[in-house]
Amino acid sequence: MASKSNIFTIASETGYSVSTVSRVLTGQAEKFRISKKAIDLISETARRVNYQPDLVAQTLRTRQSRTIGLLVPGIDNPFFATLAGIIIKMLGDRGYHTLLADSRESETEEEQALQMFLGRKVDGIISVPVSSSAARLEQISQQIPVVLIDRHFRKTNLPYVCTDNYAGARMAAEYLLQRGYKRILAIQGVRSSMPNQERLRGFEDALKRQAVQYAAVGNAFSVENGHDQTIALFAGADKPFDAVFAFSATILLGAIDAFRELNMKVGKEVGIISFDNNGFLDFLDPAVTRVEQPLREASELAVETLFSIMEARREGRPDPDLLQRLIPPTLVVRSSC
Amino acid sequence: MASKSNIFTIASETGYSVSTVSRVLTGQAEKFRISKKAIDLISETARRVNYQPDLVAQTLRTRQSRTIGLLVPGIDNPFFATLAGIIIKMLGDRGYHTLLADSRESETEEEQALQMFLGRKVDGIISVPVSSSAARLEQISQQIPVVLIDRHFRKTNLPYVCTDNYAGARMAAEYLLQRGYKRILAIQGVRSSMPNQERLRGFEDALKRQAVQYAAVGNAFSVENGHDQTIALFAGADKPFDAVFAFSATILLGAIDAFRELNMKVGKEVGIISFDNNGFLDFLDPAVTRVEQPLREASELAVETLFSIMEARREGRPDPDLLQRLIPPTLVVRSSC
DNA sequence: TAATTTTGCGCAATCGTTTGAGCAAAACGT
DNA sequence: ACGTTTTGCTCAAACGATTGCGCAAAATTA
Repeated sequence: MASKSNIFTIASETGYSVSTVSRVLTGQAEKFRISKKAIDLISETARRVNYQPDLVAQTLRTRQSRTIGLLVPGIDNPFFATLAGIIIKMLGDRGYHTLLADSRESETEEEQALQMFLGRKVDGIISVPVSSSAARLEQISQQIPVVLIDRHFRKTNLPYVCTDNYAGARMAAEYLLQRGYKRILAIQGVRSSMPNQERLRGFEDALKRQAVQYAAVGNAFSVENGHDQTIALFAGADKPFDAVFAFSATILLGAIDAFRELNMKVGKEVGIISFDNNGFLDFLDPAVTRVEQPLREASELAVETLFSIMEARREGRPDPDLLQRLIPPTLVVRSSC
Repeated sequence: MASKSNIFTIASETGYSVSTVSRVLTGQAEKFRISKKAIDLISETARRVNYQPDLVAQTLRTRQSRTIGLLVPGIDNPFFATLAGIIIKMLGDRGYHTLLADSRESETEEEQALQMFLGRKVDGIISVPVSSSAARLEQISQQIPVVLIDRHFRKTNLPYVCTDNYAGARMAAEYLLQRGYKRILAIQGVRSSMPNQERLRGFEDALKRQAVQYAAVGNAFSVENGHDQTIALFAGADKPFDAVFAFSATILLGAIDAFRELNMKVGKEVGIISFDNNGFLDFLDPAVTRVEQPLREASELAVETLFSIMEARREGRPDPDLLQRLIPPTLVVRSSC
C-alpha cells in the first residue's frame, strides 16, 4: 500500500488543510508563518504514511518538471554513452532527472524526440543535433532553453560547447609532419557533418603549404569505411601513403584491421593517428596516438550553460550571451606514428 | 507561439466542447458517434494551431505515462550502453519513452532512482539491480511491473532475463581444456555479484574432476584488477599458469597490458579467454576468444516480458508466470588460445 | 476598552486532460 | 401522431498538487 497517500490523506489525518500541508511539505512553512506545532505534526505524518509527492501533478501545476531532455544520436556509441553518463550524473547532483532519447542519426526521430520533450515539459534540452538546419531547435529555444553539445550549426545563436575539431585535426596533421611523414591519407566520416568538415579543414590547412602529399577519402564514421578505404588504397604493391589519419576511432579500427589483412606493420611501415577518445586505443599494439576530446569539461560546461540560461529566464533576465565555446582537444602521444 | 494551444483553444475555435475535441483527438470518435463533420473540423483545426497534447496532464488524468524507467549501474560501461540503446529503441517502437537513471553501482542512488520512477508514474521498470536484496523491488513490483535484466536475485519471483553465466563459464573452461591447457587461472570480478558467482561455479565445475590445476583470484571488474593479478602471478621466472580466463573484458584488457609489460606473447606463451561482449576484442592482436552474451535477444525478451505483464495487469489478469529466463551465451572462437 | 497589527491558517481556482452520465434533437416504428 | 431509439454532443467531476487572496483569532498598541 505504499504511496497511496497524497496531500489529502495528510490533511485529513492531521486536521489541517491541504494548503497548509502543501506549504509545509514544500518548505514554505516560515514564509507563511505556519506554527511549529503544525510543521512537526505534518512532517511526522508525511513520514509515517510514506508520502511521496506526485511529480506529475507537481509538474502540471508548477510548469516545472525538474527534468532535462538529453538527445544523442546513438547511445550505444561509447563516446555518447560516456557523455550521457557524465551529464546524467551532473544533472542528478543538481536535483534534475534525465529523459534520454536517441535520434539514431535520423532527423525524423530527432523531431519526434523534441516533440516528446515539449510534451513532457522538460525544463531544458541538451542535444547533439543531427538535423542540417538549426531552425527547429532555435524555435524551441524560445520556449525551452537548448544547449548544443559536440555538434553545432555554422550560423546560429544557439549556445553550444564543442570540441575544436579544426584545431584538433591541425594538431594531428602537424604531429605527423613533425614525425617526418610525407604522404598522408585522411579517412573521413560523414562529410556533411560539421565536425568532419572542421577536421578536414584543419587537416588541409596544416598540410597545404608543406612539401607533402595528401588526400582525403571516405564518407562514414564506421569500421567498414576505415577498412574498405584502406584496402582500396594500400592493396597494391606501391604504397601511395605512409601515414593514415583516421577521423574517428571506428574508422581507425577498420584501418588497423585492413593493415593486418595486408600484413603491414602499423607504426613501422605505416604511421597512424586517430581522432576520438577511447580508452581502448591504449590496448592496441601499438597503442594509438590520438586527439582526445575533453569530454568531461565539455559536459560540465554544457550543463552549466544550460542552468545559467534557465536561471536567467526564471528571473526574467535575457539569456546570458557568449555561450558558444570551442574546447581545444589534446594530443595523446603513443607509439603508432 | 508554438504549442500554446490546448484543447480549449480548439474547442472554442471550432465551437465544440472540450469533451468532443478530446474524444476526436484520442481517436475515440466513432466510439462516441462523433459526426464526420466534427471530426474533420477538429482534426483540421488541431493541425492548424499545431496542437500537441500535454503529456503531463494526460498522465495525471489517465495514470499512464507511456514511459518506462530504465535503471543501469553505469551507462558509460559499453555493455550497459549497448543494452540501453537496444531497449530505448525497442520501447520507442512501441510508443514508449525512456526515463534513464544510473545507479552507479550504489544502493542509495538506486533507491533514489526508484523513488523517482514512482513519482514520475512510469508504467514499468527495467532494472539491472545493484542492491543485495530483492525486497524493495518486489514491493515496487506490486504497483508497477518490474523486469530484471543481466542480474537477478537467487530467491525471488521477480521476472528476469539474464545470461546463463554458469553455462558460459563452463563453456569457456571446457574450451581451454580442449585446447590442452593444464594450469588455468581465473581472474574474477566483484565476488559478491551474482554473475561472478555463477561464472566461478561454472569454471570450477568444469575443471574440478579434470587432471588440471586451477585457481581463481581478484575481486573487481576493472582493468587494474586484471593487470595487478596478472603481474602478481606471472612476474616470476616460473610461470604457474598457462592460461587465463578473464571474467570480463575490462579484466582482460588489464591482463593483456600486463603480459605486454612482462613481454609474454599472448596466444603463444599463454592462452587467454574472456567473458563479455565487446566488438573491440576482435581488433586486438591476437583477436580474443570469448564468451559473448546475447545482448539483443536478452533485451528483446526483457521488453516483451515487461509488456506482457503490463498487458495482463491492465486486463486484470494475474501476471503471466515462468518469466525467469537464462539465455545461453555463445563461444566466439578467435586466436588467443 | 477599542483600534490596529500580527499570527496562523483555509477557500477555491488552476494546470490540461479524460470520462461517466445525461440530455436535446433527429430519426424511426407503428 | 406519438412513443421509442439513435445520434451527436455537453456538463462537470475528477487526477494531485500549488497559490493568490482573505479572514478569524490572538496579540499588541494607544
